[in-house]
Amino acid sequence: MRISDAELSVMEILWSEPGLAATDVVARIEGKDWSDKTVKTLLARLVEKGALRAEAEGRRYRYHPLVERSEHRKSMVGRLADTLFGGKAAPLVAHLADARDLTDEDIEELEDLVRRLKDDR
Amino acid sequence: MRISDAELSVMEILWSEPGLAATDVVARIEGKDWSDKTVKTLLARLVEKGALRAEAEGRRYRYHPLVERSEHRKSMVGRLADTLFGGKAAPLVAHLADARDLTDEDIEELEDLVRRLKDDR
DNA sequence: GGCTATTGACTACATGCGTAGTCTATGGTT
DNA sequence: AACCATAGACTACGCATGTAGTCAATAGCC
Repeated sequence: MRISDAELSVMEILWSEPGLAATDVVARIEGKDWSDKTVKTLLARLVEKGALRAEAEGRRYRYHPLVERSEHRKSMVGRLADTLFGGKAAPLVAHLADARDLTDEDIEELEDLVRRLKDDR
Repeated sequence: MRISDAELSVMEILWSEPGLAATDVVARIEGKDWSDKTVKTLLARLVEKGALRAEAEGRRYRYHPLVERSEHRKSMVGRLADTLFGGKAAPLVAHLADARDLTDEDIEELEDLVRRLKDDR
């Protein structure tokens, strides 16, 4: 299952506020100049794909994510690692460092993370 | 400019051996059960997109990458960081750790990398 | 009770992508 | 010289995606 870029904007909204109706989702879209029809189409497609569940309430639906944000992120990152870096983590991170200048804070977080990874074994 | 999954397979071959002709690229494709036509189409599209340069040689072409592998990787990683993690590195890496069980070696490389990032400032 | 606004259902349509087929010219072989 | 294999050019076609329009039912207001 595959969530497209446009669909992702919708998912993000529902991940942070599950159970919204279509109109509410439309109202919360930012940055995109989308017609409500567009958002409805995206919702419909996401339901079709099994990424959302549409809970009927009167003459409308409330939408709930069926895939977790974290799962989705994980699978995206994993896919990228596989297609571009033969599944190896370090080169990916190296390119990341190159792509987005890391702040001191980022680096500290990375340090912590690596420490935890080590301890965790 | 956007390199698709199928196109990437072709790019990888030309990144490792720039200057190949179509037939050679076809010969080097692994894992995909593609007709030579398919590969030719991909080559043509990549030239159109400006990802490859086609150098005429007699009645055929030799293909050379115009985008660097490293640049491409960087932009892909950057895009992922942006779309999924608000540009933040650490959560991306955390999900990576979760998605692909890191080997001891991976973790060591990460350690080195972080050390270098720190020193580098 | 009738009209209107709203909701979902269905349809649309261009572009990109994965995958390939046909057509044409031409270089090499006999 | 005739022929065949091959290279590239152009065409095809179904599915996903981004983006939206039309239609029909219905809930609520006057």
